[in-house]
Amino acid sequence: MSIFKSKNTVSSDIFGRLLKSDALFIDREAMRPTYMPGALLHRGKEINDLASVLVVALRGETPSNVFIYGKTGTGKTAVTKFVGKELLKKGKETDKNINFVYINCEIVDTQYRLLQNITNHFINEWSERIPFTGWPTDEVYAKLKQLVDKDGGVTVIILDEVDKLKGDEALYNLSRINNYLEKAKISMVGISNDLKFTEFLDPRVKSSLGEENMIFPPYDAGELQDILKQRVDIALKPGSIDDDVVPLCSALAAQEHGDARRALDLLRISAELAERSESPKITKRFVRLAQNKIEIDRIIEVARTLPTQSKQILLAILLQEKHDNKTGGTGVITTGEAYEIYKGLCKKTRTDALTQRRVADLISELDMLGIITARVISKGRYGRTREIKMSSSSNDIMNILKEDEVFKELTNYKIRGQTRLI
DNA sequence: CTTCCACAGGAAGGTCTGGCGG
DNA sequence: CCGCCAGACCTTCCTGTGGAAG
Repeated sequence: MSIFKSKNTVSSDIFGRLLKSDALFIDREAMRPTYMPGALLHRGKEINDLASVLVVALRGETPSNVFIYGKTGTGKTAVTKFVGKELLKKGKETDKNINFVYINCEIVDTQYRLLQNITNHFINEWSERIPFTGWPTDEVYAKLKQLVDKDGGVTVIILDEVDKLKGDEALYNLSRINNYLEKAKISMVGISNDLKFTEFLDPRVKSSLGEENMIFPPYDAGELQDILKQRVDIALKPGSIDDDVVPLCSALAAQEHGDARRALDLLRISAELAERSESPKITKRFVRLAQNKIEIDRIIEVARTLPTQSKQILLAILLQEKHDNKTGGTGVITTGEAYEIYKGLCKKTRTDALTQRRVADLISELDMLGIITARVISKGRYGRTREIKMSSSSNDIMNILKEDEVFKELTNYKIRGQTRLI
């Protein structure tokens, strides 16, 4: 008790103050990507197409299997979940036995776990559920058949991110399950953002999964605007956003690939940044900041997961930049220079140095990831090389690199005779 | 104009890991 | 369990090249 009693009451009502600053939001959840709005805008055709395939379920027949393809943020998951919800609702109204199973194959990625998940959908008693491991796969399969048939209804299984599923055995078995069922019917909806995915499938699975194919086109800037406006009305208090913010977010996301998730992220982070700086309004300035923040977060994440050798090369480039900042240098470095510094680092950390050829390839990789910019230039008589510089946020990346075990004992390093502290 | 630097970047082959069918 | 093969990761060796210097 006593430890919570502070001697000098520094600040009495910190949360009160922070709460009061919540002047922008009404319903924060509406800006999250998982939020399901009441109406899905600009996907009327897609909803209709999918519904017209699945509608036969309401007549007790087996719907065709569907394969849905579309880039990220084109509403694939939202549309399928929405149609599924409506299907269940109609099923209840008309007293038809319909099951709707949604599975994300990125999380449930093996045949066993897939079967386990689907089967458990038909088991209400917790104690009777299929365990995570232990049963032979075909026993789970048999149990599924038995339960589904007992249930006797039409089951629609959604396999989101179906390309993440390891092996196509699971798909093959599932696609054949109808042959072994007495009364019940099963159909599948596969969702993927990888169009090439089906090329690698067993042709039998391919033809059965792709009885119907649907392609979700990206949203254009205007459509994204409508989607954002819809969320803004729910999420934000009136007058807390400038008129040009939504068009800007939409335009930026449309430039990418018409990714609605991206547009929403941009808007949400803009709002959060505005809130944090206690601004009464979300303005274009915050969108720019949000865009920057998203990019930096991405780069930091990439840097963190880089292989050690790439980190070491990155560190070499960073050290040169830091050195240049002190001495007023250009901050750019050639492949050869970077390689020399890198070799020195390798000696210090007692790791084997790669060849320059390999390092050059890794540098192009870092360039493609957007961590550095490297362009080929010719210095005439003095050769042809790549000019490398950090693209941004060197300090953040430096901090990430410091976390790595390999650099722990590396506290200083000499660059051209000068000791550089890391 | 030619020369020539300091690499770029292609080709081919080696090594190692991990999955897969028998 | 073993052999096989694909693919990631590297090395070695190589030819090609933009443009300042001569």
